[in-house]
Amino acid sequence: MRPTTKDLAKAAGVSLATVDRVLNGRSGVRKKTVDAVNDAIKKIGFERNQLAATLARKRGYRFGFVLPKEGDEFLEEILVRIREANITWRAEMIEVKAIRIDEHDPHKAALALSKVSTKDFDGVAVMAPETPQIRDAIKRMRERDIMTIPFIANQQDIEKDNFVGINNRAAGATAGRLMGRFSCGRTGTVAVINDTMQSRDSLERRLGFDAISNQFFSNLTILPSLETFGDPERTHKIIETTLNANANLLGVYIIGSEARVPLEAMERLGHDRHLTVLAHERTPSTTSALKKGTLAAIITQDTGHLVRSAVRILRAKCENRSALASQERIRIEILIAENL
Amino acid sequence: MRPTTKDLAKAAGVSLATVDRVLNGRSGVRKKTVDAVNDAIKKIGFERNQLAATLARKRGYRFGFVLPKEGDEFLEEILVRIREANITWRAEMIEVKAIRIDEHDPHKAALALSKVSTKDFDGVAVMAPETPQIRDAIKRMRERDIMTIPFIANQQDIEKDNFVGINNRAAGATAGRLMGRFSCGRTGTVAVINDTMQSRDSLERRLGFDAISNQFFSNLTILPSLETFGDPERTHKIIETTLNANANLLGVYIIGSEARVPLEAMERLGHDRHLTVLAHERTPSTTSALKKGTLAAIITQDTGHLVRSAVRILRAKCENRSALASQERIRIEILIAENL
DNA sequence: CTTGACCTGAGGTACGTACCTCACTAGACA
DNA sequence: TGTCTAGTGAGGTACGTACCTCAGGTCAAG
Repeated sequence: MRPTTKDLAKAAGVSLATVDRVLNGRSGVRKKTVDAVNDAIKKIGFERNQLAATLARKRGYRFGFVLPKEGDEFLEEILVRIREANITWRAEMIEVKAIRIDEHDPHKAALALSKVSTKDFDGVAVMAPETPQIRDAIKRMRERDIMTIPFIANQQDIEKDNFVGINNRAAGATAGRLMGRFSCGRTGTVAVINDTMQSRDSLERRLGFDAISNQFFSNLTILPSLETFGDPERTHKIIETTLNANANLLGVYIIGSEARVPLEAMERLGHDRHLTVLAHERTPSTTSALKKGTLAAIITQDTGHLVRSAVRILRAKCENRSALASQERIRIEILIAENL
Repeated sequence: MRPTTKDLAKAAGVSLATVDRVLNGRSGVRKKTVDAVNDAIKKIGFERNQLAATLARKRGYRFGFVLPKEGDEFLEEILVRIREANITWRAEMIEVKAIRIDEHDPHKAALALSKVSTKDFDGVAVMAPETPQIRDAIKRMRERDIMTIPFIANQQDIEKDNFVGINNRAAGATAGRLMGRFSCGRTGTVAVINDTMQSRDSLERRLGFDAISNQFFSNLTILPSLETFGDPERTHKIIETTLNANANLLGVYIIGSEARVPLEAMERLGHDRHLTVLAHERTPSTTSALKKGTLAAIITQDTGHLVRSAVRILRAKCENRSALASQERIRIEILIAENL
């Protein structure tokens, strides 16, 4: 049988009350006694029964997902997974909620984060650009004892091991390799399209893409990144211009996570050019483009896994445990029509 | 607040004891009363608190993984994940264990399965070839009230929706598409290597591979499958023969899940032929071959996900719930050096 | 020596469910 | 009329932990 708090009390030579004080970090215990209890924990291999603990606490955990206010299909995917997570963990008394922030207005965003209170949330996963205001807001949330982890978008200064998301340099490199192999040694240019190159994630993908191209595929010339700023009209225009200006265009790499608009433009303007088009994230648009053949491949991460992983890590942090690393590594997936 | 059994008793106009009898399927309750309780469950939206339930039961669940006695790296991967699963779910009182069977001796295997008792296991995930003896043994386990699901290797007749594993036809098709794209339109032959073509999974992969090749890549001629029967010497010999007999060999598709020996042979005998080699399952051998460039890509399934999914489904079945389908779909993953 | 701050123990209740015993009732049957 | 039985209710204990109160103890400062 697994040792209980009672066994622990006996082993440490203290009362149940003291065990409780130590386990839950309450004050009023001499350092010496704390050590004695901790030694006993190791000695008898005590492990808190989380079932009983959460039952006794009369409430489970509430976690928030800080997400941008604006978004298209990829964001919707995440919202769906958050709804699913509520079903998955209802029996374990875990509730999950989205918190939307205006990512283009760092002040408003920071303000929204400052309103997140211990009363409402035990922890939050933050998907937000890396600005000083956000960084500060995160720091202050932690001071309020709210567990905080970066989500999908990395925040440089935060402990790296808790980041839930992919290595974007590797994701870009993966795209680079696929572009190279699919171009079959032909000589030509490749266009790179993105919402904005301001974000760290985009930069890293571009870096990874360029590194592989330069090293292995000298037949390809990668053009400077084109920024759409999320504007459909502008997107069409720059794609049209690029197609006209590059007769020897072989491929297009859509860096951002919202590929719908660029893909629509590609289907309208470039369907007769037999281009190798690569995009990120599995969404209705990318999926259908893959089936139609507009897209050669999708580089994606599993949104369900992302959300569940964040929840597991937040819970582990709340319970002062460490999560199982191998379960939480988010994989960079390659999708083609056959393995959709 | 969530309704409890007490609320349910009040709503149904019965006592707690009766509610307990109905919820846990005990005898001695009139049909009319059972219906009344079930109606009340729906009406007030009662949902059993699993935390409290497992705590009160004084024991969690014990699940078994029926695996072949013999195996190489892929099997070892699964064993590692089973060990990890024990860590993941220790707090929820779930124990997982491997049960090894001799898959080449259907009688012994069936005998081993017949020894699995309700005392030791609440449910098992079975990875075994589809023979009449095994099918029978599984049927009898179910009669003994042990939850049983097919694992990795599908069993045709068992309810399909509980199968934990990938669609092998799609996996073969994925390999076919990659082989086609990587061959860049060159004309030549492709060899297919496998332990044995006896298993349904191998056949399905081959079918998927052929379908894509025939439809889209008429430049490729797919050779008949070569069977190694797990014998290293034989493997070397048939690979050597194939290499010598096919001057225009473009690629090799290793169908089986244990690719170590064929890969070693390829590295020894075919490293100067610039072949496109594809294999299944992420293992130390395939990973290192991918890094070295011997392999063009790996088509794999996440073993951790497989094991966890099986556990979640078994638990759901024990608790008379349905698992969340979207979480349990095992993905066919493509690995190249960049997204390892 | 007294005071007060700090530490510790004893004992309780509660969480929501499982599982047990016992008593009671209504109706069937002899 | 009495006996039997299936169905039901009342009440309890237990699981392992959290959280509460209160009583008593130690020890240093005054």
